[in-house]
Amino acid sequence: MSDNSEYAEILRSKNIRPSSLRVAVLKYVTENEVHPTAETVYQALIGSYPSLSRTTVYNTLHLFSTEHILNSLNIEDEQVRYDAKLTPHIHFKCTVCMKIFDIVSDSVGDFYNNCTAMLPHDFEAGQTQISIWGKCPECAKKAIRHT
Amino acid sequence: MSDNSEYAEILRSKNIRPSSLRVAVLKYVTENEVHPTAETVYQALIGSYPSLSRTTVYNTLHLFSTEHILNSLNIEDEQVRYDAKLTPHIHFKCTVCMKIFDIVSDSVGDFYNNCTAMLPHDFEAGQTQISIWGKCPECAKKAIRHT
DNA sequence: ATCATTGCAAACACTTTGCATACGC
DNA sequence: GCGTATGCAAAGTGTTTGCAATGAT
Repeated sequence: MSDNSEYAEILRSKNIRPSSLRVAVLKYVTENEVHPTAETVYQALIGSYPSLSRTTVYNTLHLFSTEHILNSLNIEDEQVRYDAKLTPHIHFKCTVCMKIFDIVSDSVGDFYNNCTAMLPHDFEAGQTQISIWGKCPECAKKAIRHT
Repeated sequence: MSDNSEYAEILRSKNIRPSSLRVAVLKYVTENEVHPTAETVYQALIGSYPSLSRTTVYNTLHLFSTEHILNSLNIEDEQVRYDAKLTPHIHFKCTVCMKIFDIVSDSVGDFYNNCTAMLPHDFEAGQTQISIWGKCPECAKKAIRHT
């Protein structure tokens, strides 16, 4: 997934013209698994695209998420985060350092299925999000040191 | 849970003075399982408290959630919703009518445990939220009628 | 009288909108 | 040249903050 033409192809398949900027946005979100916010994307690309505006970043991310190229994450109160990983996984947000971690394991796929299976019949499940808040290993260690 | 004194007691146990307004806010969120937003609470109470301000509603809900009397929900992009049910359950948001449903089943508790068990060791789990988006039975039915 | 609670207005942060400009085919 | 992509400035929305007014004990 390091060749830009693959990103262009993804966009073309959704009838989105693969402008250089759009490819750059998709590439950044895909290759930097930091679940970036619009602002993070803006800061990352302003160097290469000096005329870049936040508006365009917002609009582009919005476009990608309505076209299911990216997922938007509701793990924060404030800002929306974007995630390029479309396969089932869990998000862990450290309440100390605020970093977001992907939790992936063999059983996560099954787990998601069990999850939607708990819905009463007649509910039509679409997307599922599992979020856990807590302390990441590093911040948990620090907490022990202090006390 | 229909007696206001029970709500007052909950507040007292957290060293929060149970003013009439605070009891009213807690009562409303608890007894109306609509997962209300701050605005919904404001609209519901402005009749009985004509001088009520949104500020106070925001501050009160914020106070309750930091004291773990209420949970705040990140199921929307825009507004924060509040939930008085503190036992494990899943939230289902209908993407058509936008209503939020509580999904409760005997297995949900176990499910939450399994969920945190998927975390690598050294991660300290706090709160977990499971959210499913899709169509509620009523809206799913309507969709079929149209097609 | 003192301290906590409430209210008002303004500030704030993030995001969206309207419209003008610039770019690609 | 035409149509889409981008950018700018302004508006919009939900929420928070500073401080004054009110209320309870």
